[in-house]
Amino acid sequence: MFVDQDILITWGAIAKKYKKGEFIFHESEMPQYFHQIISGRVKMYNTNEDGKEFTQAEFTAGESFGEPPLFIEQAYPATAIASEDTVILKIKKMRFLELMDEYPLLQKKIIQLFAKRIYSKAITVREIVNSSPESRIIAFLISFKKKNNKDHEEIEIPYTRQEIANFVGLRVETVIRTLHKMQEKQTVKILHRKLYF
Amino acid sequence: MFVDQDILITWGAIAKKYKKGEFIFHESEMPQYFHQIISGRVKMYNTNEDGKEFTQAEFTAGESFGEPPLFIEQAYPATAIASEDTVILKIKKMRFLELMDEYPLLQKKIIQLFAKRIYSKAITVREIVNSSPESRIIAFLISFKKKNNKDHEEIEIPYTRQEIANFVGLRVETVIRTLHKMQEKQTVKILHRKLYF
DNA sequence: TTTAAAATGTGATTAAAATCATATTTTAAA
DNA sequence: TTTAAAATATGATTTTAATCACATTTTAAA
Repeated sequence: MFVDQDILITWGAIAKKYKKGEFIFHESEMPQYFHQIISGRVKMYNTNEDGKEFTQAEFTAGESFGEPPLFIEQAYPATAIASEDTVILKIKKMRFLELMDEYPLLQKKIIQLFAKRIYSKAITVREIVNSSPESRIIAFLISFKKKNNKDHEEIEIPYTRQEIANFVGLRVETVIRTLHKMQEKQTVKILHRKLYF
Repeated sequence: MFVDQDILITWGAIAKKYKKGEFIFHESEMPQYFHQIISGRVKMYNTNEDGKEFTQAEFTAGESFGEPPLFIEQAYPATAIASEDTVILKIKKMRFLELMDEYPLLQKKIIQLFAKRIYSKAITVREIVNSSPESRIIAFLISFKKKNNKDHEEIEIPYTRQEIANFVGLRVETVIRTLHKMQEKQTVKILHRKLYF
């Protein structure tokens, strides 16, 4: 968890429910709030002219999202949507910035949070620009396991082929075909269409 | 400038000269120092198996680089090289972290710095994943002008076709051909092979 | 100043992923 | 429980940037 929920509430945050599929904010919009997830799941993504989607990141309970534009007077570079029914603590931008000023520990925390984000984005671009579909998928699977502290065990990947495609910037068909090849090479397991890695 | 040079020196930083083409650090290496450029230019990049290069970012006088891994005990995700003769102030990681603790204003500054980085990386991935060569090149040119506060005037772009290709993840030939098309459409100007936008 | 290396340019060919079309299976909603 | 929508699957075709090969021009180094 980034900010303690009680502190957020004391400072004026309110919880808001979002139904699955509801938007939290849109690309190009100026940020008004700091958001932290109580429960559920949020996806930040972009869509291009042809409707192709790219998933920038996904956030779950305890995580905050969409903070960078709060600090630099910028519009959101992507849209946030509830991937499932989600409850979010929201606090006004100014109140949040005041809160940050009050708690030096929070500043340290957000520096680390941002450092991780920059790091992971750097890895993502590197893989997308320089690698084959297979490497891109593997890099995604590895980072997903790492994020969930399941580094060293085989887990079921809770994403559809389409979702994976959106994360790595490929088309569904390409992901399906690549996963089949990877299964043959034993890089991944597929049982009853479910993916294990 | 990120950190005042006198402060850095007071805290034990030393200036080091790098010849053009000299490495400052390598991908996968654990960070030992905080780096800030006094003069010159530094490129951070990745190379894939086939030798194709991707430029993650470029930094000039007054800018620091390679800071995120200092905060998260991670190896560098890319290699840093001097693009020209460069002088860099270096200070030991621990001393830098102590310095950060001492100056709350520095913490605020690095939060903003990181916020900008995240923002710009998000834009970069979005463009690379979702756009045509032309859009990728335009996005790069726009962000270059913005970084140099030349938003609203036409400037000479100080990069070779190859360098642009490395920034946007395309091949030189593709960049050359795309720039020609863009010239016909008057999106860019090319005079004596120099590019204006 | 010469000369080698780097950068630009261009045509031809190839490769790889996107696209299109359509079938089947699974999942979730009415 | 039925039914519609979403997800998976697969073959055929197309598109587009990469690759290859090589010529010319510019730049920088000896």
